[in-house]
Amino acid sequence: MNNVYKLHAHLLKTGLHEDPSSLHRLLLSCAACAPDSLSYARSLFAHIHSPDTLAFNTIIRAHSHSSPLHALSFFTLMRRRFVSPDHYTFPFVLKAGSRLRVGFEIHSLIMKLGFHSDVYAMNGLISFYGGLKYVEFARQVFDEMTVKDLISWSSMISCLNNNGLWYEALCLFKQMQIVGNFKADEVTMLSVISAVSSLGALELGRWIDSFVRRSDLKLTVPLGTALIDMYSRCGSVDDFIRIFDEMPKRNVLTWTALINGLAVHGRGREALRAFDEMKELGLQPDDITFRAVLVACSHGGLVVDGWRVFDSIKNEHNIEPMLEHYGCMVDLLGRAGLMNEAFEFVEKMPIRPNVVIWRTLLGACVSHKNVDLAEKVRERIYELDPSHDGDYVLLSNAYGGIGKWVEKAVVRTSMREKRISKEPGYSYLNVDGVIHEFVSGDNSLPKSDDTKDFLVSIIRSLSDEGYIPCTSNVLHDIEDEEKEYSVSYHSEKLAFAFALLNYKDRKTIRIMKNLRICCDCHCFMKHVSHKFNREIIIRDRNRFHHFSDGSCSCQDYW
DNA sequence: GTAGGGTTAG
Repeated sequence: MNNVYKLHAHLLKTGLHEDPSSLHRLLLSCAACAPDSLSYARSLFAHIHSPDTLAFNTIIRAHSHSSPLHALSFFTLMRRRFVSPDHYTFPFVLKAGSRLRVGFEIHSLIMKLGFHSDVYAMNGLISFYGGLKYVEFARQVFDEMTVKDLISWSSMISCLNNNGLWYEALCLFKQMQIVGNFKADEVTMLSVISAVSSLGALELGRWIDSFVRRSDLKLTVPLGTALIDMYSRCGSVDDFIRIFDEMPKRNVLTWTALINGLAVHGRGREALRAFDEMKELGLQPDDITFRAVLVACSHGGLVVDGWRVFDSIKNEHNIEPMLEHYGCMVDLLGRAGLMNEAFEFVEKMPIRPNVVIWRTLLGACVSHKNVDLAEKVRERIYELDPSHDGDYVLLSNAYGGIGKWVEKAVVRTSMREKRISKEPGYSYLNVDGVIHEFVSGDNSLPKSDDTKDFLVSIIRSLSDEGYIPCTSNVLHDIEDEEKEYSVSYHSEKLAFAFALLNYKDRKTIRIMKNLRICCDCHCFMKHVSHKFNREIIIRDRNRFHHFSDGSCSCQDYW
């Protein structure tokens, strides 16, 4: 900013202070500086006698990000002064617009002024609609464009990806290469990689990885970091470590992706080592790094290390711990069975605990069968969010865990009365590029009877080897035999049976599921991994479980 | 002589 002031003073001295191009350059420098330099930019702009399109574009662009209302009023001024917008103007204005109505106005203006076949203006519309989650409108603009460039495709792919339409984003990416014959660049790939990460589809991930390798793209810091995260979410530890090693340059985000990956795969010690190594290199951890390290501690049961890291956030790094960090600590203490310590921690927190914190504690109460505390915690949750399905399920599991079937039934009934339904559990399995979906007790699948029969025979054969179905998580108060029946068909078990029937010689079975794996399925997977000599990798809502030879990477601590 | 559209990775 100092240079801007100096230059301005110089211009005033030399009489060039009304020269449009000098002023314009000053404006540009202002825009590149911190947002608080914007008022200076506005006063500079006021010096320009008759600002042209370029000057308006620059001042609008400067404001579009951090001061959108100013940007829009400059656009209004531009129209009032009959300065004609060019194709750069629209994307800037659209970036500032955050309401659909504004977008519509600009959309019709673009049409009226004859910019309907201008890629710049139309691409701006795609990202505008995409940003407001109006995917249909974005798609319509995209489809109606007669000429598209790489940025049109890229904007549309990112729009689909950002709105949860991951599969559609990947389809469009494929289409881009066939129809459009465009070469994806780094920005495009970041969206594509993000879509694969969300889908957790390893085979697709490997294909994208080799695609990046085959193209002329360099393994830049953002690209490599995105790939690390992708492999970690797709369940391949070896692959994300490989990418990390291959990267010529790394930053805090890269290290955080690595630490987080190790954490969710149950490699807490390695995550801590990576954290130390990162600090030795002089990189400053930030809030997200700390969250990853704390997750590593809580999944690994590293209570002492967790406390040390938590205290260091403030003491060593001068960062005020955030709600999320407190949440990690509650999880850490709760999982470790230090229930009273966890409860005290929540009560003494300097930030008001939210429902997520209490819910974490409730989860710990259930795993440690502490029903008294669970009821107390449930009260707190009830005040904040009375209609969350998961809380009812947790509490009912808490009762089930200690055989209080009457209380369990009461919870179940109140759930029914309030018309709260439990989110159904489902699992995904990829067989030869086709993604199969399984729902608990599912009948819809082709050959589903075969799968079920096979599953029943597996369960029978396991019971000879000491596997006892654990039914405390069954929601209904039903007879024992029925209970067993109900957990028998949990979606991940169906997926496993289906995989055994349909995978020829594959040793590794990868399953994704939406909820947390239950006790019984966890126990089941340990047994079958040994019996059938398979590696089973399950991604649940929170983390990964790698089952092999009768044990799990989480060491039954999850 | 020159600015300027997508997305910002964990």
